[in-house]
Amino acid sequence: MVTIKDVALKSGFSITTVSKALNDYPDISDTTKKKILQLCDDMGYVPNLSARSLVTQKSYTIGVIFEEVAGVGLQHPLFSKILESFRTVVEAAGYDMLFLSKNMGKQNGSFLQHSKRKQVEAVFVLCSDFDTEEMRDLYKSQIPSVVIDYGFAGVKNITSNNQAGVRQAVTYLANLGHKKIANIYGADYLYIGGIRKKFFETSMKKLKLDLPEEYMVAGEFFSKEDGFRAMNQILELEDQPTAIFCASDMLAIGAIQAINQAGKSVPEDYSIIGFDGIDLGQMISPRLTTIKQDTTKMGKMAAKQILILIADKTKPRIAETITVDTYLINGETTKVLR
Amino acid sequence: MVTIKDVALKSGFSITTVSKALNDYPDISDTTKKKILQLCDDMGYVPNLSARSLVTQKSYTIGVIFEEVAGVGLQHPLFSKILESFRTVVEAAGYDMLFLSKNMGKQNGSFLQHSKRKQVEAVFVLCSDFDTEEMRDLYKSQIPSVVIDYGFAGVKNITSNNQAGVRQAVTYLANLGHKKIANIYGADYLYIGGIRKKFFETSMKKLKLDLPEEYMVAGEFFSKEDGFRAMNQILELEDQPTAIFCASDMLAIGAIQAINQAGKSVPEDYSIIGFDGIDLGQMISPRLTTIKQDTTKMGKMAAKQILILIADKTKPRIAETITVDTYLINGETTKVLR
DNA sequence: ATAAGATTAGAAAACGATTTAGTTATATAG
DNA sequence: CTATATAACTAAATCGTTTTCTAATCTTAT
Repeated sequence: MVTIKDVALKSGFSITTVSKALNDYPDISDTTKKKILQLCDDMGYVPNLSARSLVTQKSYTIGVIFEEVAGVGLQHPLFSKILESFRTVVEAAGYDMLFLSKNMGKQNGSFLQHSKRKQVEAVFVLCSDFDTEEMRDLYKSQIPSVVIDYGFAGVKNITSNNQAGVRQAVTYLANLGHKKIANIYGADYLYIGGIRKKFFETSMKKLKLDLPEEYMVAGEFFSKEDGFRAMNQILELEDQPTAIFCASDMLAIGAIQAINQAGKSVPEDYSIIGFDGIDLGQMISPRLTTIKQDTTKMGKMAAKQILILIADKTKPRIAETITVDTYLINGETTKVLR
Repeated sequence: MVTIKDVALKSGFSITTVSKALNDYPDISDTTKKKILQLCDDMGYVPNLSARSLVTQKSYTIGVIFEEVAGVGLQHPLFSKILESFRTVVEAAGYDMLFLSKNMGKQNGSFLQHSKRKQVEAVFVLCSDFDTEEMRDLYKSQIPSVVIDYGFAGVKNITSNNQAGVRQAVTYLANLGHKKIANIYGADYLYIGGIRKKFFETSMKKLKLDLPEEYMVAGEFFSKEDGFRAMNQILELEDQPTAIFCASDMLAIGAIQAINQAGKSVPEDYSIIGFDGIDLGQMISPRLTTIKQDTTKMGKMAAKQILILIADKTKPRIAETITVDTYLINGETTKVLR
């Protein structure tokens, strides 16, 4: 490995001067600066970030926690989109993303320990179990963090405007003439599941639509299988709904499969509307009508916030929820009720 | 930040002793070891990896290059699965994954420079343009690397057994009675596109099936849109094939859409078989018949190889292609030709 | 001609760990 | 009772940078 010392020796200048040339200090003449930079290039010198980070306390690294209860990991259709968008912004600012794991070999430490050890400057959290003690330790720590979809105490978080989104969905169905609208909701003990469920109920109330208890069916993990199960439950009801709002696209896709399997069809027998706007929804037939989350914007906003937090280490951290607007994708799984 | 010095001071032992206690050196008595470890815990001491890495030359970090020409990035259905599987293995070994970007702020350096700067111990490459000069510089460098789907000079790479996979697909169609089989192939100037195309042709020859030139249609970027275009081209042929082998599932899905739009249907009018085995293929209806790549195994193998290369820094690097078997998913897009 | 101010360069002290080569003190062997 | 081995610990060098002072040289104004 070629170090700054090698460059210094060969150039005839001191280590200090070489370092200053590289970091664009004003007290180095242009000629020597040029000479040194050229030499660095020739010798293939690359500064050692570990050494630099040791003294500057800057690692140019942002930790990413990306874990799923269900073990979906990187394949999570929404999270991976948000992360991709996040990535482009932080990379442009010179940062890299480090995936933080829980198990650092034998020294099985927490995320916080791990973050400290690796000297990450901030942490971006994309996962479903963000309310564990370990996570809260991280939020409270010196290391700034930004979380997706977590509206609880003391964290800066980015989330879709779920209230407007859900209302949009319900209103859309109502405008098509639907009055009997059921809801397949996701785990209501999780933030996102809970609020979507709540907002569905309030939206129905606002529109003065009747909502029998049995129209609220749990879809647990937002998965296709859960949607399938939930829809089968609905299919057994005496008083059938004419439309179903699903708290995720996967739930909607599962529901549609259950409906097809029961010999009925979408949108003739049931209008279905999802939430998320994943690509898959537009590839199946009929194309899913859904409320799309603006993943690109969410990622960008998260990145912007993180970069601000990094820049202003002194500033007191304030909890804040930044919401991003959703929009409706007009698919083929809904139709006018006649 | 609490450092080893703080711990040493408080414990009454020297820095050396604390370090040795932490690193399980044999010349520290059990009692002091216990005392120190306890104190570290109490004080919330976390070793600084930058400092450690500076002297040990180990960063416990593996670089990941994950870039798409098409800008698909993290959402790539196959690559993200492979990476997820890769991740579980390297994390168990105490390694983290660092996403390497090209643009490190102003100092716009190459992947190699970036890897050196960040002290990564190895690089895992998952991308389509792996044959650039920049990449070749990386392969030649001191930093060990493992690549997915790149069978050219001097690199250790993991790839599906494309030969057997393609043969499996063609044989399957032939066994169903199909003789007129077309191929929608992906960019043949890319490794993976090239070999799948070649293997299709040899498989046809082996089965003594006639292969008119116009049955070979380019699908460029393996995308749905390309499949759609290619199939429309096929639909205009005088002499229609009865089955089509698509070099990717996305191509197959696009082809099916073109067929449907033309008022024909799958598998009644055409049998379609894909390649990849992405989840999407099993969610559409009819379920796609396809050759599945064993992404889990590919990720695991890649991780294993990388860990070996890291451990044996001295050993001369040898180029090697490790193939992973594919298997057929029996879907609903193929049927017996009568 | 000289004092003051600008430029330019370098010595040396950090940063937070690991590791080598001792240094004690104690136990064991001859 | 000496000689030697063993156990437990530590001082200091080192890793590759940045940064703070200090020093030397060169301008410029008086």
